[in-house]
Amino acid sequence: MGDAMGLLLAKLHSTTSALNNEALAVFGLRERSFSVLALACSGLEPTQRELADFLSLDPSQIVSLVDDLEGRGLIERTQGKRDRRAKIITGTPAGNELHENARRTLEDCEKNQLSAFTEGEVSQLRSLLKKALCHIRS
Amino acid sequence: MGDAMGLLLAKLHSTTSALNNEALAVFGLRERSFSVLALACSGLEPTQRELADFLSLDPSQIVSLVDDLEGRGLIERTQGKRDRRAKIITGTPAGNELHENARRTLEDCEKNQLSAFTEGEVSQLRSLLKKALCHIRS
DNA sequence: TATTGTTATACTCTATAACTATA
DNA sequence: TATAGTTATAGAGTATAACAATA
Repeated sequence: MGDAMGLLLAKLHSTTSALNNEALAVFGLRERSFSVLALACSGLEPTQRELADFLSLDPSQIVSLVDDLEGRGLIERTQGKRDRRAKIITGTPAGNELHENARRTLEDCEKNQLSAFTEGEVSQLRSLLKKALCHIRS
Repeated sequence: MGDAMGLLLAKLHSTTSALNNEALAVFGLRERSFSVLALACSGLEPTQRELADFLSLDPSQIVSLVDDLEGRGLIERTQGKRDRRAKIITGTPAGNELHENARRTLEDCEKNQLSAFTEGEVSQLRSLLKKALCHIRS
């Protein structure tokens, strides 16, 4: 079973991703838009370029995600101070409130998904995934 | 970082999946079509429904995958003996040969991706992913 | 020249509903 | 009535290329 790892990853990702999206649906969010909202509300004041880098998405994909959240009054684009090309993304009060609720719901959802694991196993899994990511990108 | 696990999974899946697809491109295959070809050449004589179940895909998605491979003379649809609705998918000689080459290439590709890990870590990761999958589906 | 955000396009993936032929 | 395969469609994800404003 040489292909087991890739297939396992694909299945697990699609299953957990569907559950996460389902949990976030009541907020009108999906994994992607939640991640953008989370970073906008993090206090890091990221530019769109930084969002793209952090989420491993193309800058062009960020545009529609930001458009949607901005249109709903959850985040704001403000012009960068040092670089007027850059647009800094920050959460509005409404955005921060929605994010906080969504974050709690998502946390419960993931806790539920991992309920068969001990704390040790969860951190083991997390560190293995991180290690894999770090190495593969290089 | 409550959402770290979902984000990690998404990134790792998209990264490894891209590498696998790249490696399979010389054979005109992708992860999906490779999996179908692999099962067709496994001797299990699966029906399309069984392919869908095993790969966690909708039966309608199997159709175009099978269409493509069949059109290239790599697999065959044959009518089920006991159930004439069912179509059994088997690899042709050309399909078996391509599969064997693709399998070796993919194996190297995945071995390369996991080269930072000890054998123990690999089997640990694999068993954690399996355990997660088993539990979440229920 | 290079970079940020944007627009546009195309292809893959995912999800659903409805149809046909068999059971 | 239920199931296997099929068709069709739409939405989400992914990958590129090109452009305007700014650096």
